[in-house]
Amino acid sequence: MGCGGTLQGPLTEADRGVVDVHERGQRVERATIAAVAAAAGVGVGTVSRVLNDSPAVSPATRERVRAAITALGYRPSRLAAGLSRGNTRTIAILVPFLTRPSVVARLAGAIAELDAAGYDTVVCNVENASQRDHHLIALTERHRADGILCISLALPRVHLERLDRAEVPIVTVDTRAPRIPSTEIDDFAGGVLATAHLLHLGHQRIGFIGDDRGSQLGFTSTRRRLRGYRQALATQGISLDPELVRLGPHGTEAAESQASALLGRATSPTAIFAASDTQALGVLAAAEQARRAVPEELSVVGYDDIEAAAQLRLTTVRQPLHESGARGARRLVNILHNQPVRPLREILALELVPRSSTGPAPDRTRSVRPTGPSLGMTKPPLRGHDVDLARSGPEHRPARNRPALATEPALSGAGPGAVSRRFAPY
Amino acid sequence: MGCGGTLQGPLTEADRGVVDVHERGQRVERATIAAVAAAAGVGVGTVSRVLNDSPAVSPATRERVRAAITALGYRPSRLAAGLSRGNTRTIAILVPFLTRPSVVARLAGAIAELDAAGYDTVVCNVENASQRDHHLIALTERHRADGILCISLALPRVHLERLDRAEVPIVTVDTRAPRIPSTEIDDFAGGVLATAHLLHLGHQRIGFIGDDRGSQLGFTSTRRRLRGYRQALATQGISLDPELVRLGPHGTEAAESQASALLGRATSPTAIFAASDTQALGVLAAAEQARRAVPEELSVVGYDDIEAAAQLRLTTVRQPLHESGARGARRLVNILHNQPVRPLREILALELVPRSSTGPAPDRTRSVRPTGPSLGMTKPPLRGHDVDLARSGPEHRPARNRPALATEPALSGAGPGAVSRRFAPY
DNA sequence: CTGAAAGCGCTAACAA
DNA sequence: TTGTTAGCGCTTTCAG
Repeated sequence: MGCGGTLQGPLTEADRGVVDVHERGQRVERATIAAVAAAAGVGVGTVSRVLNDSPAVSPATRERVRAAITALGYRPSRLAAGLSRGNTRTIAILVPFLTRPSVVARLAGAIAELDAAGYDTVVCNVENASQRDHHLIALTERHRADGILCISLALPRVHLERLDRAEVPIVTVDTRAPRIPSTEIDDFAGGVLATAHLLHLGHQRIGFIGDDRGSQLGFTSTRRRLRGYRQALATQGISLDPELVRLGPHGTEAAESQASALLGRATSPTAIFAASDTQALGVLAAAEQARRAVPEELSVVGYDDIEAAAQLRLTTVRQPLHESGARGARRLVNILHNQPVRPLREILALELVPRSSTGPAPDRTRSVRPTGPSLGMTKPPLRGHDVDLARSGPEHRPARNRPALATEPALSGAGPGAVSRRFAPY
Repeated sequence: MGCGGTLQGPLTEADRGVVDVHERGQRVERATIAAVAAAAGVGVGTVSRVLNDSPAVSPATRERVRAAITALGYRPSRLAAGLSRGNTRTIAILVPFLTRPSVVARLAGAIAELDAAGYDTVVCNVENASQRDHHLIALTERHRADGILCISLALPRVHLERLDRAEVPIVTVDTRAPRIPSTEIDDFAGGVLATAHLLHLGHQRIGFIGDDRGSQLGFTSTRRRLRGYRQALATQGISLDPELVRLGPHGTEAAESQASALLGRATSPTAIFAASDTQALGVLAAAEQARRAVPEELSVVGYDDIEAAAQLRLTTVRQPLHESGARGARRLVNILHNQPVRPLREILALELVPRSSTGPAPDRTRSVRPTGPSLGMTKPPLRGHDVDLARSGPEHRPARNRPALATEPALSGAGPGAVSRRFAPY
């Protein structure tokens, strides 16, 4: 109002400090910084200073500007500010399989950290290689984000080169690439930790179930955990039986069938180390199906310590999921602030969380299972279920009502997978 | 190179078509559209057309421009384009408790849809009222996103007014607000569905466990499900026993203690309807702890059909989580494209998924539990566990090794909650 | 402490 | 089909 009196030529809308916008079909006008400046009787520079909390504004002026802002319902444009500033204050997070518990946990950690640092977070979900390529290309071909946080996703050389060429700062979490800062988990140590736990309990035949490396997105953590497993066995002078190692697709169901195969062997393992809790759940299901008491007849160790692990009292290797995301995000922010990130690779610690799914190896000299805390047990059996078995003896085990399984009514919407998902707390 | 020959005055960097940027501490120059135009010997308009796939460019020119783009490693600025265009092509998603399985499922659906529509998605996680306010204020005070998708979060009047004033398009999913388009789930019908299922099985005393409405973020779905539960009971002429309804904080553990309280009562329910699968897990845990066989002695119905539900063979009300997010996102996109969104409220259908956690009500005229598919069972008991119990009779149930619970060794990292989380598949 | 003015890099309208 | 030009709304010198 009343501004622009000295301008020549016809007043454009911009001169009036408003801009037309089409939204929801109605024509609305949005105030600009110029309108605020005019309304407050100051220059745009001053308004900008107020907006950015610059101390170099007198309280009186600041107040006047603030009043004008509310009066006009002015909303500064992030885009314009960014363009002027030269950055977006946005970072992109690349996650594989967003819905996996371990992934969301890291994501949540990263978002929290970035939010605190004043960054917007755009989430790119990747479920296959072509989605990965799509996002990586989009992120490098156009300038959308100030940096990228890549979670649990292997970065093929081509993309590394793209990233390099585009000079987009990137940090990885739970995965690594040459010359790229990363926040990692010592999966090798985790593999050792889990396996050593089982060895301590006297297990000699220990199975391993993990992700297939052939998976499109090539997760590498399984490999490292497997290496730790091998190492631990070697330390005890146990030679690795390749038959005991089963790699397949991720997921509870796949792990279940892997485990079933393992348990069906003549010399089946007395313990299984699953490379993730999700897969450990499948192992428990298989044990249930094979009527192996856990931990009396089969010990199970998982990895991650997702919520379900605690609920199912699964012994597992806990990794700091939320924290890993947060740390990775922090490193990226530091890079953007030109602060040093050292060391290049930050390795987070792991912790074994012993719960009730692991116990001493069954005493193979007797055919009767232990009924109490003998054999130096560190964790007595807790289950009513177990008690029943102990009382009634081994001959109790053969499934008397197996036929019921076959005659299970078709469950609406449960599909063919239903029958194989047989473990439950009841 | 070689451009600007007709310009007057000293060449600025902009004239040269490059801009300085400070990244990772090194000084880099980024090509601009002007540089590309010069290199290709065309005008910026043409480059812009190529960038936006305008058909009005001759193949030859297009090729020359493309070549220049790669040669210069040019990356168009999303910010500048957006500023010029007048929109951000970004939408913000507000989610409560990002890590909850039902929430991520919706989020994933929304992100997929938005990605397909060419929108970036910034995720705002909300864990308490002040975070909610923080994000809602930030989203309205500055122009950051073209629209907001609000998932499962109640919008207080103040915020609705802000939103209105700022004229930010918003769509809600799994929650509703006056005059705001929403994609909803018919939770009332879901409540009826679950309860009717139990009534059909002959249950008369049916407990209800759900979120406390007093929760800071005021989720409303529990209330609606509860209303459905009441309605179903009323239809059967069963008067509601308020003692059977327990509302508390969300989460497996809280639900477990609620359920324990229910099961500890003299006249305890024969079935429990939990307002979410997460809470149903707690009910199962409580049943395990109370040594009630599921479903013989206690039937349990959940809600959502998250992955764990299938794994634990939990009977539940399935809602289209992923789809709800996608549909909500689509509606928002339609609004932004000035397409009509009708009806204002879109209601998605539910489906009961019967699994093994529900069965016929125990026959109260006898003290012996059914041992087979009698009483018109639709789902015979499947558990070896159950078989054991059936064979050994009721006197078998008193926990013989309860003391073991008390003497459970302190588990590293398991904390005080460990003892109460006692259900497991083994 | 404040104002003026020069960009930031792109899109779109207009003219050719 | 193509080039030119006028903004988009803000930040940031640089004077004063």
